[in-house]
Amino acid sequence: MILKSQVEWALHCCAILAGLPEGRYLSTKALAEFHGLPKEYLSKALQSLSQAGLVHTTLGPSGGYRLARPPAELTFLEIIEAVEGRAPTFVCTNIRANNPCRPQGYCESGPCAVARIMGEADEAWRAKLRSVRLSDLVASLSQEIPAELWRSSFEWVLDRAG
Amino acid sequence: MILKSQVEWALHCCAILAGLPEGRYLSTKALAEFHGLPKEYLSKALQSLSQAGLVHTTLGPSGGYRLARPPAELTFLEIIEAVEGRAPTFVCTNIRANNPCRPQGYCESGPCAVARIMGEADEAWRAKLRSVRLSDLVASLSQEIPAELWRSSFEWVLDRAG
DNA sequence: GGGTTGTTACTCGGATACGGCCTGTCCGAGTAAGTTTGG
DNA sequence: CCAAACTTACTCGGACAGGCCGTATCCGAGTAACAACCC
Repeated sequence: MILKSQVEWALHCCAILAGLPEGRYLSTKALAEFHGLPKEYLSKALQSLSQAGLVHTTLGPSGGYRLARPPAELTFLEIIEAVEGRAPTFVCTNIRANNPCRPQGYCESGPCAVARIMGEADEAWRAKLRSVRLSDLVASLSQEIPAELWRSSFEWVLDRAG
Repeated sequence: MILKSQVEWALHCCAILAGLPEGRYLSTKALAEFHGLPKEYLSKALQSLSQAGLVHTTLGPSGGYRLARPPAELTFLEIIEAVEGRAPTFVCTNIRANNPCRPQGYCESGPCAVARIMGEADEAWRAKLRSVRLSDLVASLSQEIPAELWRSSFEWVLDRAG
């Protein structure tokens, strides 16, 4: 059980987009080159974000992406679920129904104990991700990255925006 | 990101094994037929449990599996990790290293903020699973399953043990 | 009758096959900004 | 000088290929309990 690499890409791209000046857009090409990623494939991840309504997009030159909401109103979970999907990590195939001793027509209601516990663990994971906002990530990043590198990186990427 | 079906199978099988009388073993065949699962493939899940040291096995007739420890000393996490592997759900490919503005030879130490947050979420999931013991599952199951079905199921499966 | 041999039933591990999903690439359609052209 | 047409650069969506992994099956090797056999 492993998250697809697009999740990592989407999170890093959102961190960049969070620092974008109002009204400007960042192209897939700029984001791909900055992170050293295949442009065409990264585009798929950004499309997922767009489809989920987390980013806005504009066509034409100087087009690209920008966040649809301020970073403080975007959670990790939203970004991850946009790319990875909202399916629970554990799917119960209800194998208890195959019990040969089960009385005819007997139908247990609700999820079994196994599914319930796995669901709680899944929810613990999601709750943690829901509690972290994109603005928290930006705050962490700007703490652990030298101010000089932070500034020059933004210049570099803004240079490639229209 | 979805857990393999073997995880569900292993958990249900462990629940059955937890009620096994001392000194007896349960064969793959009995467990497979009881749950309506392909015997050969279920065997792979049980082999994983065996390799992780969670169950003991005996060859020959009346052979099979039994728990290596009492159910109160077996956690959900151990069972799941035995089948699913211990790899973290999020792998950081360290794409920050591709930043074109990164000074030559500059090497950031430790995981980046994204990896750290994802790691914390992963740990929240594991902590929940670590807190649930196999004996807790058995207690839940015996509450939600009619006593009669519980008893007859055990008779059925013990009938198929040597 | 006791020890030896053979049979049976099981686990274990490897080999193999198939399908689906993740990864990655390519290309055409549509759109918006800037440039050129024509009146 | 202004408006229309053209070019450019980007997003979007679909199509497609390759590879890995989960699912599933089959089979041979090894082992332990039991049955049969022989001295």
